[in-house]
Amino acid sequence: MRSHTCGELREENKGEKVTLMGWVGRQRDHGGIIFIDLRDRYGMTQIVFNPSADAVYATGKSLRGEFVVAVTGVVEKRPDNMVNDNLTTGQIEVVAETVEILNVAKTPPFEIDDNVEVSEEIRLKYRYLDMRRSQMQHNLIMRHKMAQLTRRYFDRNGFIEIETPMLMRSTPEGARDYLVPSRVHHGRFYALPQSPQTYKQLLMVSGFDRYFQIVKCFRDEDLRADRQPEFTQVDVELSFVTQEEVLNLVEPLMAEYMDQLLGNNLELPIQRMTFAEAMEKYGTDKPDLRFGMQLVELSDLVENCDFKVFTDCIQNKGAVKGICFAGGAKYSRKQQDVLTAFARQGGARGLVIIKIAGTDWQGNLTKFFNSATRQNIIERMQAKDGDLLLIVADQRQVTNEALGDLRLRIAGEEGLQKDDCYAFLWVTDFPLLEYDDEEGRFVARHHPFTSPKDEDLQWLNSDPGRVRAKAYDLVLNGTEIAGGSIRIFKKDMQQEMFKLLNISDEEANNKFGFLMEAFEYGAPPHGGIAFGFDRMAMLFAGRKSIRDVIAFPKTSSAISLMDGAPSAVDSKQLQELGVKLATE
RNA sequence: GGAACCGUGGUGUAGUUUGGUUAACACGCCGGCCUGUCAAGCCGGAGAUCGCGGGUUCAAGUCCCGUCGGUUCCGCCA
Repeated sequence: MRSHTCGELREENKGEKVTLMGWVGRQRDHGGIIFIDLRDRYGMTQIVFNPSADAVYATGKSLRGEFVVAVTGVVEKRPDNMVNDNLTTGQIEVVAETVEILNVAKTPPFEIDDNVEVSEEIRLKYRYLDMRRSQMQHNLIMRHKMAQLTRRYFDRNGFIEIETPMLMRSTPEGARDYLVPSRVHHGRFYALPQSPQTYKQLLMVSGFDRYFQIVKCFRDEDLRADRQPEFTQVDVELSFVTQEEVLNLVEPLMAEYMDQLLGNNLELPIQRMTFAEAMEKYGTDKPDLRFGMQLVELSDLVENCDFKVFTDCIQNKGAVKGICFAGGAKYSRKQQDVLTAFARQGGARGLVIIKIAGTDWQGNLTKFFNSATRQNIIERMQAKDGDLLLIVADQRQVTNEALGDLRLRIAGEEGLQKDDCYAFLWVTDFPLLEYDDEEGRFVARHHPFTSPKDEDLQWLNSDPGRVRAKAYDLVLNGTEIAGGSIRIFKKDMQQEMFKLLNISDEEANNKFGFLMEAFEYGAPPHGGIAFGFDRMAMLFAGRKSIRDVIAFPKTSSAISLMDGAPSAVDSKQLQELGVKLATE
């Protein structure tokens, strides 16, 4: 049908007779000569209609935005001063000889143009039009390249891609499951996978010692800018590996993404940090390393000062720490109050703000600290004239998290998080368990199949909260983009873990019996990792929401504005499934 | 489950603080003029019961209550 796409003609094609097909973009009608931009996903080509060509000129004049047309004509080099350098085809234009209108189009609800702002609500309702815009085309093409690169990478490294079921058993731990009622077995339900975790472990038992899959996962939890109820993971599992080997497998893949998608060089190895260090220095388990402003320990320096808030805190085994906000003295009293309110909102009892003027502190807090203490603090925090010291005194975890949040907030306000900067980081040695106040028991921080660190096994029963896991996260610019662990592969250890999690033998057997039984038939040691594919695509495309890299995303209330999912269903359908709606 | 911000022609916004005559601007759309534009230019026109429901008032886009929808955040997300 077409001889070329709208993005491929160049000066060398001069004189060729071509047929292009695409959508009518902007039209520039000069009364005599008419130009139209013919668009497809490859680019844009200018079509020229000359008044001397009667028949085709009339058709050209009748064209409207988003009509689908086939244009046949001759490629001509544009006059020298008419070349458009913003267009890859800007050297040439096609002089129309015949035009066929393949389909007419209503005036679209918004212009198909990256420069026109459209609310996300309208974009999602007319997603098929939104995706005609070059920004979305670029995002989805990049996502495609990522997927292909990923497949090639794992294939080259001996991995087998194996599909696992979408209809599986509901599991007790973790996120809320999406449930699918069984028609054949009334009262029973499948769950959509939160991840193929158990399947990939079983594949290891089967001997597929290097497995990967680009796979949809489902979690029925509330949404965020970087969270959709259905999302894509690159799921990876290996047998006979150490944590070190998993990390080393992932790093060159990240370097390839950076190189092939962005043309950036990623220096390997990727920096590493333990969970404990991340919390102490950045107040979060996913530090954004695009900027500094580390948390600084001050407890030892203020132990004997006259400021009761600090000394009381230390006596209660809390921590006094601070961050240095370079140039922060420019903040008004009002802005400072907002920071204080923000810290309180994050759970801190308060926020101490000290202005540095010249080489000393300024303000009425100065009197509680002798000169030596003030200088020691300035020195340790590397504070300069015009800086602001933000100090929190509270329980250590509260102090860390409050300062970590403040650090991010200030970075946001000051524009320290550059979009074109890519700071990767491994965070390792996560706690195995976390105490859940609501449930009154320990829960797995990663998942219940994560192996404890060998040297911490001694505390498994006496001090479970102290046990670290063979678990690791990959962080990019403050966003977790991958997480994994070395797994438990022995039945008795897995049983012990369930016991720690307060899952009864009966429940464990009922829900995970198949896995534990499999472990009895020669399960190899194994471990793996899973990548948040949408999040990576979002970061590489420089977008703020994963909706921009998903073709048909849901809104923040988990609705599809285009097709109206979820919807009510016929009572006949419910009847077949043996499902009755509860009524209030 | 909670909080904040937002909802005004097809699109994006102004107007809401302080209620008052015909709801303004840009883009788009339609028509006219125009033979080298490329976000073409110039002239003209159509197009909005201000998300929905209720209330206060002589009078509501504007104030109050409720509701629906969008976005962001907290909780949640092994």
